[in-house]
Amino acid sequence: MENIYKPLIENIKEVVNLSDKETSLIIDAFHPKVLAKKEILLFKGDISNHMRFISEGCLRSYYINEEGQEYIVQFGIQDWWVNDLYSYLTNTPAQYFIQALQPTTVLQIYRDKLEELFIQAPIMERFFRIKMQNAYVANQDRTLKSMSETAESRYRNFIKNYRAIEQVVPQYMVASYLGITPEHLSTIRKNLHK
Amino acid sequence: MENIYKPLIENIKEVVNLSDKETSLIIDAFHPKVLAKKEILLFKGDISNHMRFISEGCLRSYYINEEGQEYIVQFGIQDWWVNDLYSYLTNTPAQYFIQALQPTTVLQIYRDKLEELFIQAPIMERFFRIKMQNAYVANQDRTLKSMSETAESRYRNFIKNYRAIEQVVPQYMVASYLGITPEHLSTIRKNLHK
DNA sequence: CGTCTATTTGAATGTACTCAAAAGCGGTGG
DNA sequence: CCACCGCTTTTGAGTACATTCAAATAGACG
Repeated sequence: MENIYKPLIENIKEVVNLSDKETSLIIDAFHPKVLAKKEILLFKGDISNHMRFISEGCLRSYYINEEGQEYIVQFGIQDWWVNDLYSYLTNTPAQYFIQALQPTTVLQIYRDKLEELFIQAPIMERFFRIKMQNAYVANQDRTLKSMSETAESRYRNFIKNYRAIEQVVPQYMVASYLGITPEHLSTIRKNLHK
Repeated sequence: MENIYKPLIENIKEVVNLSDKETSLIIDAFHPKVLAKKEILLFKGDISNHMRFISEGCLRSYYINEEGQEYIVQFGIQDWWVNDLYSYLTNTPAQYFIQALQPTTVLQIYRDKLEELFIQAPIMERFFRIKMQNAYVANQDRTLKSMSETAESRYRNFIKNYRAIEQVVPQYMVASYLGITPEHLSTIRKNLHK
């Protein structure tokens, strides 16, 4: 197995069992794409035609509203799946950008190829269902907390749960992810240090 | 087909094709449960052992934090799937309550039975994957908007998208769903009427 | 070293909250 | 049929949390 596929296969095997046959089908179906820092993987308006797994590096997906303000939807580091799912699933123009924050390698599978894979290796249908469920739960939790907790509390949770991310992304992006201004995050940090 | 199953079968057929065989397998697997107004379907701390489809009526799922404050996670009316997914998926105690806001009929399938159904009718695996994906996207959108939009804008969207719900649930619950106080929602409404 | 970008600081403002009280509304019993 | 009770919604005053804007400081990188 090529080394670059190791995180992907391990990520899938955490959820479902894979035969050697299925493993090699998967490896054949996913293709690597290397991104430079700041390179944009998906533009708003393009149709997202791939499911994407981060083999190495760091990405963000973000949204720009009518007034030009950026909102970070999701960060992703090694072992995360990142996509504009709505675009992927409905074949419509993406709402979000996806950009590399570090030199990054993703493994991508084209939509039609994935549908094929679901037939050849039906266990993958199960894998993606479970992944979706977990993502959904995590996101619901985020919604709840974004409404019920103060910014300080959300920041505390962020550094507790995503230390690896906090260490590689600039602070103003963390602020954007938390839904607050960089200035406010700065004062929160000042208060925490006391 | 018993009439009560009609919304369920139609809901599934919107997403995947069903043979007569599969249809009858589904009907055999789901069981109705009738709830009185205010009756609680799932208690925090219990394990959610069923997937649930609302055949008729209205439910809410809500969360109570350490300080005793209630936060509404989701409303559901006819044709909606409602659950504490984390509990269901991981066999752990529920974080949320689920309660009937109206006399309600749900169709439930027990976890083991659903796993069986996935084997007998694999198309259902696909159905739930797609449902999860859509739910995920809707929820991500909600997170984004709860952070990027003012309460007034969120309320406007709520009445635009969920008029049917707004008309049957008390206003203070809408406030809870939007993450604001009932008093604040009241003043927002006053301003809108001008 | 200089330039560009990110972070911090502070003042003024705005959005939403808390608390308290009044008004509205629906159902029930006399 | 009306009066009362309990619950929901409205109103208002004072407060807290977070934002905007402006400017100063700190860091990264060529």
